[in-house]
Amino acid sequence: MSTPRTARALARETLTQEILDAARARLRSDGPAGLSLRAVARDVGMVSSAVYRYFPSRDALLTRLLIDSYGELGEAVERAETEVAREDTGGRWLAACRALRTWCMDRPGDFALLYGTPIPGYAAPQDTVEPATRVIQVLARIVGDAYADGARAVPAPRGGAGTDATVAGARDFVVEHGLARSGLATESVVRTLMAWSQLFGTVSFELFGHLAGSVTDPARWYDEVAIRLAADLGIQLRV
Amino acid sequence: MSTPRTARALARETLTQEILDAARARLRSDGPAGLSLRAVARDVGMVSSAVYRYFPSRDALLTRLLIDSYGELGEAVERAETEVAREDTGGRWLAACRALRTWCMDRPGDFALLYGTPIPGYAAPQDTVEPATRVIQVLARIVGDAYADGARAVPAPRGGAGTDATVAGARDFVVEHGLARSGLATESVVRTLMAWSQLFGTVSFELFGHLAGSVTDPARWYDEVAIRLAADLGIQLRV
DNA sequence: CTCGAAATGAGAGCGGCGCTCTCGCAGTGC
DNA sequence: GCACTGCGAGAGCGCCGCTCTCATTTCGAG
Repeated sequence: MSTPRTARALARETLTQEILDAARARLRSDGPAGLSLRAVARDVGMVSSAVYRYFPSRDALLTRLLIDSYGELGEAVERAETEVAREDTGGRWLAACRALRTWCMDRPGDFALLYGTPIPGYAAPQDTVEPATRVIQVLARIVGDAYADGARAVPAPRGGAGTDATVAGARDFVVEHGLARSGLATESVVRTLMAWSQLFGTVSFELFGHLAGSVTDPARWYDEVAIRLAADLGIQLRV
Repeated sequence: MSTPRTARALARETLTQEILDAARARLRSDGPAGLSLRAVARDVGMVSSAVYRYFPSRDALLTRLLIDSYGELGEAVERAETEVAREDTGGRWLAACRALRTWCMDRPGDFALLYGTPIPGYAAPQDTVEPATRVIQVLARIVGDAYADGARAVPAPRGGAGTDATVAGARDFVVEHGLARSGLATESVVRTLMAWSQLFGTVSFELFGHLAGSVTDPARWYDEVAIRLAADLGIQLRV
């Protein structure tokens, strides 16, 4: 990470990055399952065994890509959201949602890596957990800000079994990460989490072709989803 | 399919089924990406090249599994739904939703095949489209019946861009398949489609570990999702 | 019943995969 | 200057999907 002192350390850093870049290109073009360490090696002009000097296994390479992609997605969503005036929570919500979709559509390979079928025999190590939560953190912060401004989620319908205990972990998460300035009703936590999985489901369906034939304009459809979710959360959208 | 006349035809049918069974077992244990034709061949006591007499490629085998799995899932959801009294649309909705989750949790490999990352270089052929729609058909039929009984979806929030054109394909689908006895408001179509992707997103998050740490009781959480979706659709749940 | 055609299964082989091991070379620190 | 370590190349292991050849079996038309 810091400035390398020796020629060897410099070469190592450069080559590691080259491998990562080539791997990312392969990920984009072939998807996670098609990402072969040998092909990456060829791309950087190495023999396959040499790559093992830089990454102990294909899974390690995948993990690194995973973390980086989570970071990129999180940053993209965060950037889109912060470009909107802070008090316009509705605008922030919509911007964040749209940035999420745009990023995923532009990088289906990355999306598959992050949210698709886990690679068989591959368990995401612990250091991927924190980066993985960045998107939901952005969403939760917007909801938290809106809540502080008086936005209230639509109350749960009768018949629910009670969700307080179920989402205790999510509550803790919100508190620990300081995502809500002044508390946050359980109902808002619940609806935020549901909104997140709804957004994911919509993107996934579009990307994997499950909406083909039903929805003609996926961007508009997605917008409609985001707008309704905002309404459920009590977030005002400026018309 | 019909009664085979010759010993050879009988053997062919039997062996085809044996291969499919072995492949399904492999799919269940290793997931779609881990499904190897050679392993399947070993399981049925064949050499790998012999399997190619029955399936022209691994993809063809996968396609067959895909169609069968769609059918099984559709049937499971349908069966659960028809076991509830016809006029109890709320009970039918909840039963269908629960059957969906249960089936997916019991068969993560199948779920990954149906709704996970598409296998690189594999395009699902046309004959998979119809079986793929069975679940949404069941959901739409319940919503259609509820609509006929007077259930009305929660109106769209202000700010929507208008969804009529976007979901025209879905409307046609509902009409063609006779899923609604007496018309169906666009709003109900929209909310049904959104409910479907919400259910999928929730299942996917649970199965792929994206809810870990936030939700302690996934079954209860999923129920809560289903209940809220019913409320959005105006479907009454008997408490 | 016979005989050519078709179906079937085994085996070898091709290129590609992840990964390991060895070997020679070059940069490094003492 | 020298021992040590990092590095790239190459060979090789067992796996994969898939193709081709060849011997055997089964079938159906004459």
